[in-house]
Amino acid sequence: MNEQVTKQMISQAAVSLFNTKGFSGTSVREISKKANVNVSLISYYFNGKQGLLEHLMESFFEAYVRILENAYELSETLSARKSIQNMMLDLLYFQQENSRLARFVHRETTIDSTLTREIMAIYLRREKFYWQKVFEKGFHTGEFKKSDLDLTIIQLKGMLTMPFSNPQYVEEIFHLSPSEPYFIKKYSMYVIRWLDERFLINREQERKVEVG
Amino acid sequence: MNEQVTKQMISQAAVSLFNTKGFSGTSVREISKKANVNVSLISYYFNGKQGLLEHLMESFFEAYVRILENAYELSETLSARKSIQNMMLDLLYFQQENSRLARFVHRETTIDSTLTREIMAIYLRREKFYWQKVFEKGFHTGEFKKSDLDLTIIQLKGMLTMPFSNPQYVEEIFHLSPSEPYFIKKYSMYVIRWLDERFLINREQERKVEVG
Amino acid sequence: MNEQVTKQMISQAAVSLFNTKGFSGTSVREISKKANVNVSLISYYFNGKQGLLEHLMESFFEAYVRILENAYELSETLSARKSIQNMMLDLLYFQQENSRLARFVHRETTIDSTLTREIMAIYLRREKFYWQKVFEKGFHTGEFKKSDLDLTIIQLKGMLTMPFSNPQYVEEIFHLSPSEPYFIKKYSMYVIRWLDERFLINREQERKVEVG
Amino acid sequence: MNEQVTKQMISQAAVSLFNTKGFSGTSVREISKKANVNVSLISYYFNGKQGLLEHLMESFFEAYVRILENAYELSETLSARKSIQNMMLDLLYFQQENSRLARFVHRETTIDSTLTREIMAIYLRREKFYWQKVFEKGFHTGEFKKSDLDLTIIQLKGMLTMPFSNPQYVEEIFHLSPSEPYFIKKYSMYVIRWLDERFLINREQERKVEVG
DNA sequence: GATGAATGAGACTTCATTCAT
DNA sequence: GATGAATGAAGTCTCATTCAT
Repeated sequence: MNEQVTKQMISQAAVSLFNTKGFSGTSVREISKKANVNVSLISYYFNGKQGLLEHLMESFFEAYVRILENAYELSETLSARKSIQNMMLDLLYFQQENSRLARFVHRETTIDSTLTREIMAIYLRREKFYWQKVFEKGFHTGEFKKSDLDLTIIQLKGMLTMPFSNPQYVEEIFHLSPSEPYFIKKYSMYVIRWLDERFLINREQERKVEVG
Repeated sequence: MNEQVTKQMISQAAVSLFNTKGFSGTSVREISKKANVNVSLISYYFNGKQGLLEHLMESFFEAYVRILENAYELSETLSARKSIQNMMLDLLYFQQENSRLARFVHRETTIDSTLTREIMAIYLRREKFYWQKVFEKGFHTGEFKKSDLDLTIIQLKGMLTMPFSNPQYVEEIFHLSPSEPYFIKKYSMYVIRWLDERFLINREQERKVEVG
Repeated sequence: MNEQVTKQMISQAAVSLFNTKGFSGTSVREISKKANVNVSLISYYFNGKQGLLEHLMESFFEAYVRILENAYELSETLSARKSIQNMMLDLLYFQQENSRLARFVHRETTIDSTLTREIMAIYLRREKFYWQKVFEKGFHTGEFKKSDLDLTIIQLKGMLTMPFSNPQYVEEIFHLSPSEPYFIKKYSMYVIRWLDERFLINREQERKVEVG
Repeated sequence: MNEQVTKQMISQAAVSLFNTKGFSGTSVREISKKANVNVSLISYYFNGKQGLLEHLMESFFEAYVRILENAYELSETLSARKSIQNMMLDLLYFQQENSRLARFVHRETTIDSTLTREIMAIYLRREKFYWQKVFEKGFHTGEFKKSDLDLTIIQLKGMLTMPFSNPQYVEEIFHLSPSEPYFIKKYSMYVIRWLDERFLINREQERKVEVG
């Protein structure tokens, strides 16, 4: 079997099981069984179970931050509002497509381990950087009214995370599963409205522009 | 040693370790060592490690829901806005006082296990019930403008959870640890402002009343 | 609670559980629970679990041998045939009345332990002694024809033991449970017939005597 | 080391220890030590201690019933008497060769567990089937006189089991160990004589035929 | 490159017994 | 006499990893 294919199958099986049973609650044997692959290959390819964990988390955050990066690079010709909407939408779609990985990663980030601290230091700082940049651009151009940015970012981050870390909760209350395509349509509209209420200086005007 | 004291010490040690290393990542031996107690007593008092987990989670949610319940019962003579503020504040303080347990419980709720599903079915439905009641009272009296309630509850829940499930993240961005006393003062003001923007019909008037 | 009553209840519970799950397979906690008695009392009254075992086995064999003894003492005025019948019947009834203890004891005797060897040395030699005595009386008086006595005793012992050590097997084949009253009636007739075929010199004559 | 060899060594050590100390009274550590094998391999190969028990019991009864089966298949050209003798002799030799396993299995069959009930349902019914068939053939051909078959089977079963379940007892009384080669020669002659007394219509005639 | 038997550590739990009350 | 909390040893099993093939 191809090396890349084997690694892929291990990753997929691992994500699925970590999502359901947690990292420590999953054994490499289970993973290898689900991946239809010899147990030893996990040590061989990923340098042990811990290595597999690191690989998965880094993959996730690498892609996560790249999405922000890409959206940010395209933001020069756009309004701050539109940029933020793009970043947010891209992240929602990305997490929906990788929902099991996302759930697992968000849970793991919650643990106070060395790995988590490294992840925080590397990726979450960069995440904050991009959000801050686009918001500040909005402030600078007069598009946004000044406001408490830090707390807003926290709130925004919560909104981007919650549906994927607690899909059961959202489903229970909202009667719509975060993994269904329609979910993001409705959810993102809500988030955008919240952002508009929170930041737009001339809300009426902006709405017209948007509709027009 | 007193039985209650022993159980208390086991619980405390467990919370501390589960918080740091996760449930499966913690061994009963570590717990017993930290609690300065014989290993067997964990099985003896809590019916095994799993029993200890269930005990902790149920304790947390029992108290969590009771707080909502109490605040709700006192809400008859209050405005909807004031009721919501009380519920929110009480929950923030409760979680701050039990921050390690809160973090652990929020993480565990993220796993798709039988226990989690039972918790969701029992406690989170009741939580939603109380939020809904007070918001609906606000709608009914004309205090609040009608709005998408489900998504608001999700957003509110996210705001009440995030600082305690991801304290590192919040600290990194906000430069204020959720466990510090001052945190809740500042954080709750932000949440209240958001709720007011979101729901109050006559914001100016209400502010005056509050100040007066 | 009376001391004798307590010991009785512990013994009964122990017999019941040992019968079902074996000695090593039963914990003192189970016994104490079933006997509705504090765990410590088992150590207190019987000097530990092992002491309880010894007590039960010795009780059984003490009574078992006493039955043979009593029947033997009454045998002076009886024919050898009648004596053997009495001994056999008394043992069958005794084991039926103490069927759970009997089953357990027969199983335990099968293990090659110090206790078992002691039991063998003390009680089973005495058992053999009584059988031998009455059979030899039959030989001596000319009532019985000479035959291979040792193997007969083994066969007889097997017949006296089998229904109580393997009640399920007997029930499966014979469609009559060894614990039902009717069982011994039918079973003893079979054993007597076998013994008569095996030993009686003038079978017809003896039968008449019996009936008359 | 070869897988088959490893399993063999575990089985042998287990049989030896179970025989001496009983199933529950033996720890897997002891087994692994005696087998000179890592403890984990017991779970690895036999799916735990319970699995090892089931494997041993099934192996025994599988072979036990196959012996009856084989002898039964060869019985078409033989007299019923000769067939029964063959079956009996084969079983005696089989148990002598596997005396420790036999003792342990007979003891375990005495416990009222799920496993025992399954064994009874599967194997002991088949055993009875074969005995019944050959006896009924004897009745049908007029070779045997009619008699109470069920109780005879119980008695026969007792005779085939007793020397191996209670070797100490037999040795004590008979002064000949069931494991010595000479034992079966003498014991089987006794059993055959008993069967002949019990069933043969024309004993003298048959004896001549046999000798001739 | 791939296998799977084997390892040894460590997991959780249960056990019989003790001892202060 | 009776209790039950506490103990420490020992039980079985699972784990991630290694290594000879």
